[in-house]
Amino acid sequence: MLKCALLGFLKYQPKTGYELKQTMDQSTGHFWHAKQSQIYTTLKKLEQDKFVISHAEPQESRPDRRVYTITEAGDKVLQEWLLEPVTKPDTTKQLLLLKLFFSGKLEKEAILTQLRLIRNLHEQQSKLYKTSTPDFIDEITALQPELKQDAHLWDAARRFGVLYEKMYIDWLDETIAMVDVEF
Amino acid sequence: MLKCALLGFLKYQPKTGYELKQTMDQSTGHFWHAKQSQIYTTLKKLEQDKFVISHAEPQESRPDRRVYTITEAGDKVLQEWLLEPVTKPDTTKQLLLLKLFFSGKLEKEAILTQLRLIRNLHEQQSKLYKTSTPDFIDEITALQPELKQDAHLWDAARRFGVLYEKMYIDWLDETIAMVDVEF
DNA sequence: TTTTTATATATAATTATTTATATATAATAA
DNA sequence: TTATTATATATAAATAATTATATATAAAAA
Repeated sequence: MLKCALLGFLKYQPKTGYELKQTMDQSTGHFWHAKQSQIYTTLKKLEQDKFVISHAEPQESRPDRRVYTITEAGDKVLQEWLLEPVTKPDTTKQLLLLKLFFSGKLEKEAILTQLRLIRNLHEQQSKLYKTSTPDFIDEITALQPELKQDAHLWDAARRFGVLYEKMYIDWLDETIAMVDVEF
Repeated sequence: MLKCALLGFLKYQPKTGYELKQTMDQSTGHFWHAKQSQIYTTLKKLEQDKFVISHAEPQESRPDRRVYTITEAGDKVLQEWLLEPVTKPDTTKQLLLLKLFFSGKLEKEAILTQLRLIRNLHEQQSKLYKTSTPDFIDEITALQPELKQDAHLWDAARRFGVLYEKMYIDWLDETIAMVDVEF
C-alpha cells in the first residue's frame, strides 16, 4: 500500500525520498505513515517495476538529490488502486486498549496513571487539527483552483482526525471515571 | 507485542494455539488481531524464551492438542509490560482515508460508491457491539466474582468499539454530504 | 562554543505480518 | 450427496515495517 501512497503524492509533482517523508508526516501522518528507510527501499522497488523514474540533481556540498517522477504505468496502477473498493474495515492495533484489556489485576493507581498519560497525548494531538475548514479550502482554491476537490478531501481526512481525537478523549474520561468508581 | 497479548490470555488459563486464535478474534479482535500462522510461530518463540511451556494432549482421530501454559518468567515479563507506560498514540493505518486523500480527480459517483460501501461495513460492525454493559458485567461477576475488575476493563474496550463505529459513521455521513454538494 | 536541527541518501539486520499450502477427520448444512 | 464448517497444527515464502547505522555539511539555537 505504501507503493500506492507514494505514487499518489508523486502524481501531484516529482519529489525526493526526503520530501516524500516530510509530506507524508505533515499530511497523511495521522492515518498513514512510513519510516524513512521504508520510503527509500519502496522507491527503489517502484523504480524496478517502472512505476517511477528518477534522476539525480547535483548539489554543492550535499549528497545529490534523487528526484522521482511517476510514469504512465505508475499512473495506471494508481488509478486502478483508487477505484478498487475497500472491502473491509481496517483492523487497527491499539496498544493502550490491549494493555488495558489485561490490566484487571493491576492497582487502581497504575491504571489511572496509564490512562491519564494517554489522555495528555491525545489532548496534544487534538490541538494539531485546529485549523478551520473553510479557511483551508479557500487558501488552496485561491492559489490552485484545480485542487479544489482535492482540498475538500484532504480536509475530510483532517476532520476524521478531529472527530477521532474527540471520541478518544471522551472515552478516556468515561473510562477514567469508571475505574475511579469500580476499582 | 503479540507475545504479550498471548501471555495475557494464557495468564487466565492454559490454551492451545487454535483456542488463542478464537479467543483473540472474539475479544481483542477489534483492536488487536493476528493470523493463525503468526500465533503458532510466536508461541514457538515464547517457548524458546521459556515464557511458556507446552505439552501435547493426545486425541482420537485428530492431531494432538498442544496446550501452552505461562511460566513464572512469562508472568514477570507480562507484568512489566503492563506497567510500562504507553508513550505515544497509536499510528493507525486507514486504507479508506488514504484512498480518499488521493481521490480528488475521481468522478463523484466513484467516490460516493466507495464511501457508501464502507458505510455498510461499519454499520454491520456497529451491530456487533450492541450487548449492554451492566448485563455483561453482571453475568461475569455472578460466575467468577474475581474477574469483576477484568470485566469492567473488557467492557471499556467494547465501549471504545461502540464509540469508534459511531464516530466513523457520523464522519462518513458528513463526508458523503460534502462530496454530494462540492463535487 | 557546543549541540541540535535541517538537509540528503542509503543499507544491514531484525522483527512482524500475511498469504499460501499441507495434512486429517467429523459433523453439519445445502 | 456434496460442500462447507469446525477441529487441530505446522511450515514455507513473501511482503511489510522497524531499528540501527553510516556519511556529510550548513545553519541556527542553546
